[in-house]
Amino acid sequence: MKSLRHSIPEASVERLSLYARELGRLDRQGVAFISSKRLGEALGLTDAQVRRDLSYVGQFGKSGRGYEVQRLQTALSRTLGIEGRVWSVALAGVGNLGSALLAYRGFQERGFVFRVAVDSDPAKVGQVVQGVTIAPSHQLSELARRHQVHIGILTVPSETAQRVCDQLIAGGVRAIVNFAPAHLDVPASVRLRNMDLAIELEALAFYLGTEQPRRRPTP
Amino acid sequence: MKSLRHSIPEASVERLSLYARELGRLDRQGVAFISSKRLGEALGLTDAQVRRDLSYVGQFGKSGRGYEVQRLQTALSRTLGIEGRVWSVALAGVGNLGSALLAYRGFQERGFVFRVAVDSDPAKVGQVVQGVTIAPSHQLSELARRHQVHIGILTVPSETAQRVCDQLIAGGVRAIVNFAPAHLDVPASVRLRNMDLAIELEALAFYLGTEQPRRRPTP
DNA sequence: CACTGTGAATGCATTCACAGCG
DNA sequence: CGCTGTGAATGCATTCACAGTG
Repeated sequence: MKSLRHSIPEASVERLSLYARELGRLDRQGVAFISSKRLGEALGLTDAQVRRDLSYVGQFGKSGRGYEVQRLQTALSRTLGIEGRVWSVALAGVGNLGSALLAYRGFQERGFVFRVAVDSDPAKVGQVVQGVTIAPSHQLSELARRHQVHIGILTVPSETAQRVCDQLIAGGVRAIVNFAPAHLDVPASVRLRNMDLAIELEALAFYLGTEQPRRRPTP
Repeated sequence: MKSLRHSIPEASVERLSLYARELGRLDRQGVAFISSKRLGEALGLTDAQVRRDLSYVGQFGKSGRGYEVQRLQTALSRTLGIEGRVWSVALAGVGNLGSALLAYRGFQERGFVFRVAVDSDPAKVGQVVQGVTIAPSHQLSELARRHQVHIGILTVPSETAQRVCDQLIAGGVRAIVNFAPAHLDVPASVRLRNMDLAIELEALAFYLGTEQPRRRPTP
């Protein structure tokens, strides 16, 4: 199990999460068995890829019938670490984006609970947003440690992102999602994921190519 | 140039955007030349990777000195299609997340301008957010066509995501960013990128492993 | 029969390592 | 020198294709 955990390719890990979600839907619809082909069709993947990914988790398929939905879902949740367990999350930066994340119900449903929120704006400190009291930024590492925060989410300006990130790490946080458009330096023991919409847009712009360009109005 | 465009590996395209941003910073700091080694250090990449990526754009380095910051930045912006040009963006779903994206200044700075916003809530229709008037959802494809929207951003609930996506495509949009936790079916001519925070969190949970788990309180 | 699970083959992306250049 | 640009080598991820199974 432990050795298995680290042998799953990174790309597959992300898809395991997709499978788990889709299996939840199927289960709610009363579907008991699903083939790799149909599961793949629902998610835009090939049947071969589905089988390969699922093979990392174990052997849950039945020849000629497919995968038992509930059983596979349980196995995936366990592998992903979201089964019967709560992950504590800290949010740094309660601006527009941070507030939107706090308000999103989907996370709690999957076992991710905001326990800490901080902001550098004194006017925001003390406010209660979605049941979480906003604390001042300088308390971040202490609060992270006290609440045993597992995951930190950064929605702060680029200029302060590295500093805030360091505080999370000082508070024992070993997994971070960064929304700031900046590169963060973290030790190898810390897992970092960047969500950068500007980069997504620019990648799309690249593929759109040079068609139908309109001049930017000169200021 | 055209043939070059489609021969750049997808993974490199995303990094080109990183390079462009970092070069902007360096330029503002008055740096005139930068080596692949130092550029890589600033972004958490190896020098070899930086050189390989930049080689897809052209030969802009000078032996023994590195890359001329301004010249390289211009070349990258041109390649990415963000030079002297505006890309029209439509937002579908003006909830918490959608509002946060509308309010974010970073996009406009890089040439992405929201020209259309729609929401299915009649109470929101007519409101002006960040200078954009919210229109009713059923007008999406018509508005997308009229404003020649290039990129659509979906911040709607999963259940309606496919329908709204289809309307964007019907309106001529060929690039879409999807924030809904759902798989979207699009024709091969449409470029789709998914931003799914729940999946990021679950991937992190996987890597955090089984240490320090706390039981979810039974309801 | 309809399916899985997986070796083997392929296709990408990254890294190595070095010739070549100012 | 110090650095780029790039063939060649390596390392991952995906896809093929089929033996094996209930």
